[in-house]
Amino acid sequence: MTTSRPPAKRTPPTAHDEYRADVAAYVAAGGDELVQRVITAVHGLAHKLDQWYARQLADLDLSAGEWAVLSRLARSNEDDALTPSQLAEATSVAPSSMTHRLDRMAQRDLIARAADPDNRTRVLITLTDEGWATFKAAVRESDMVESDVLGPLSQRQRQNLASLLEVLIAGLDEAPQV
Amino acid sequence: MTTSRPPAKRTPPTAHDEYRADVAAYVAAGGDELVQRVITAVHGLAHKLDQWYARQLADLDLSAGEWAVLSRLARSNEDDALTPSQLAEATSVAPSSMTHRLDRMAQRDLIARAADPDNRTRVLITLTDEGWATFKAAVRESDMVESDVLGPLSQRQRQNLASLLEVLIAGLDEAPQV
DNA sequence: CTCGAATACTTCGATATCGAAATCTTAGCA
DNA sequence: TGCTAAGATTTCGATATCGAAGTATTCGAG
Repeated sequence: MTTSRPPAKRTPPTAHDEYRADVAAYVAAGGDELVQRVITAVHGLAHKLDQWYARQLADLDLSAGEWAVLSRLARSNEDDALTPSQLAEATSVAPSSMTHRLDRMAQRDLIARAADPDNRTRVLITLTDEGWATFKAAVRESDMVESDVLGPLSQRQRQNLASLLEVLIAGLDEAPQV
Repeated sequence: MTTSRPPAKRTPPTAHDEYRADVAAYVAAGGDELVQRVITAVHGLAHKLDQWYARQLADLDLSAGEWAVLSRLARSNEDDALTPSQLAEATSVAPSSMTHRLDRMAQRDLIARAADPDNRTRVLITLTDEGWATFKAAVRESDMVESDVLGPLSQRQRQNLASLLEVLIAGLDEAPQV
């Protein structure tokens, strides 16, 4: 009964409906159809996944930004630590925001600050044991959701999809954009 | 060479490097490799596109959130208008945030508020001519970036990619998640 | 060795977002 | 009709983020 009369309330539009409507609007506004189908689908998937992550991460009392920090640290903690600036750059946030985010994470003992012995203007951030455990827990939970999303595709199709996407990822480097 | 010393500064890691490092970390933490390749690539692409959009939209003095409102309105303005709540839901933001966002957009004459004649608790939001023009300008600019990103793929590959992604989008509706 | 520019992080003031409470309107039931 | 519950928007207080300015350290030229 929101706007039109008959059974308006009874069909909360599906993700697929939304997707097609978006594509139609972009094409009507002058976008290339095939391009818009691919791009809109990528965004739609990413957005839906982000919503699910947010819910999963809430169980661990993590925001998306905190998860990004954990994730970035987890993949380079082996030998060299990262600085707040590098983390800010990697997670697309202002350096000043990273200061506060790290404050909170340090308080919860997820990460540790340490002075760089070679350069005292730098601060090195490392994952604590607690941070590592939290990272792994989050990956395990997320992998379940992600596997569900890919459920409709066969192994062969997944392989095919991964290959196509990887071509695009590689292409991002070629064109340093504008 | 990502971590060793000699020419460390001279190789700002490429998007592809980052992608592979991320996948490796997730797999090491227990994720399925093929799943992580697809999901990480989707996120990487979406994130990179978002960065470019942000820059393009800045030319039009639009934030990502404002663009989302414009975009959502543009694809349903034909017959029925939307309420602030619906826009909040559609753009993943709290209703109270939408109030302020609409305030700003109305002040810039991008959208207009109107009382719903049928139900005075509701407010209907419509796109002004200015709002429409801004929407179309943004689509035109974005389409250029997006076409560049898809540049490395043939028409046939794009078709293939779109089909695979659409299977996943359709699948989102089947599993109403958790 | 000393000075000035560059680098890295933090502090500060302003703005955007959130969740909860407040206000107003509509819908259902006696 | 009158009353209560539900719905929609806005207001309010708290928190997160941003850009700019501030502080401390390092590097390089003279």
